Amino acid sequence: MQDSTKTDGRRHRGRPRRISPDAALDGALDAFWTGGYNGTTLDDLSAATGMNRPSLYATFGDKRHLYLHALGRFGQMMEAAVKSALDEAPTIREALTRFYGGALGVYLSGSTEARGCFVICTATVEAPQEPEIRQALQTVLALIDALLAARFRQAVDAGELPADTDVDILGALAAATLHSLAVRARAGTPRAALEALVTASIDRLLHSAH
Amino acid sequence: MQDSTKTDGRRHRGRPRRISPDAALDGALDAFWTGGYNGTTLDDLSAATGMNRPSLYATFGDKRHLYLHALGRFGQMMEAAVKSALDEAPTIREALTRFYGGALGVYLSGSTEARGCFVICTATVEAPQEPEIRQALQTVLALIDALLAARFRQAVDAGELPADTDVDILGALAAATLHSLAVRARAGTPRAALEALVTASIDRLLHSAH
DNA sequence: TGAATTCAATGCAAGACAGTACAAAAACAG
DNA sequence: CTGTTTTTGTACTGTCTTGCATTGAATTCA
Repeated sequence: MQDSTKTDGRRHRGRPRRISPDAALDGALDAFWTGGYNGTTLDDLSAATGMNRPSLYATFGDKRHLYLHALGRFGQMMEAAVKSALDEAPTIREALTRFYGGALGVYLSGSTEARGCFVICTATVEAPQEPEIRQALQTVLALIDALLAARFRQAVDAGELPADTDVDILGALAAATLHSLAVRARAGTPRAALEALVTASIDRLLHSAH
Repeated sequence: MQDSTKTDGRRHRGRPRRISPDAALDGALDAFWTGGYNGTTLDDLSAATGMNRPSLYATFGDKRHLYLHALGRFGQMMEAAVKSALDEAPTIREALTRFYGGALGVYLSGSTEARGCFVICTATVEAPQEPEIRQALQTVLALIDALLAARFRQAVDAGELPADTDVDILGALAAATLHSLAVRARAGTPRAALEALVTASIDRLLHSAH
């Protein structure tokens, strides 16, 4: 990270930035989200961020690095949202309900009506030819699995699930439904159908619950 | 379709094609599969198909139409493979095992080591901005759901599953695992982990089976 | 006020890309 | 052998895209 990404209150010397790097990154994330990596031009990014191209280069590096920054930012936001959804719920069922509900809120809103998941729907294309992007994708997938597995572990400890439950595989299964929601949302599947899938998925995951 | 795509034995008038449109389409599908729509140039396509650009235009139209043709071809091949996997198995468990096994065979082989699913991993990116591609994606997803639901219906009729089983939602759940496999394979997840997910998914789907 | 520092904005150069024009080649028909 | 038809192959054009150079603007420090 550079000095230029500092957000503390310290005064800087020269001309002040017109927009903060964080705000610009949000805009770039949004643009990449709808257009994908190759489908988003630097002009698009310049318009979405409010920065002109030289400022983008000075702040984030080239287009590839800007996309990687966006991936990182998405990962952070996703982790925070998932943690709060999972941890603040009293029961495992409620936790999963909030988890999927939050995901649908993200997948079905935004500049375009149906956007799906940023990382699942845009990083997958570049994965074969861009090792760094593939690695970031793998990291995000593993993070979701791990967060879900940890919550299932918590439910086992609380006596909500049988003691011999394989929480890792249960986490992967719960994530599978999320992946499907991500793809289907972007394909334009209506909300009601997605919610039906969520309900059924939770029932299947917890069929052995008390 | 044009006359030029005919594959019957009738003699044509002018200079014969160096390679058949079908073979060219296979090559284009492979190229798009690894590079995505925007990441694959006409030079790539020309190399992958063996046709030079003017022949590609004369045969398939512009790049977008060539991609749509590739989507259609993938859909046909997928439908045939899924039908044979599901229909030729005596039990629903065996049917699902062959279904996922066939999918993994496709997802983990090819010019690149881990390619995932063509339609899930490349059509999703273009979906928001290309209605025709989004529609094709939706069609393929619905087809998978329907084929699985039909096989579950068959299992219900055979007494393998309870009579009150919601075969549509069960089909959607089974498809969700497939979508996850498609994404994870492209992210580089090793085969063993994917097979574990398959096994667990089948067990969950059939937990109420006899 | 003046020097130093940092950012903004216009614009440019090199290359990639999609799509096409045109002529040569390879078959058939008479 | 000559003309017709269809495809091939080369080369071209205009446009888009990336990345950067350069100049001007806004702010802080002395």
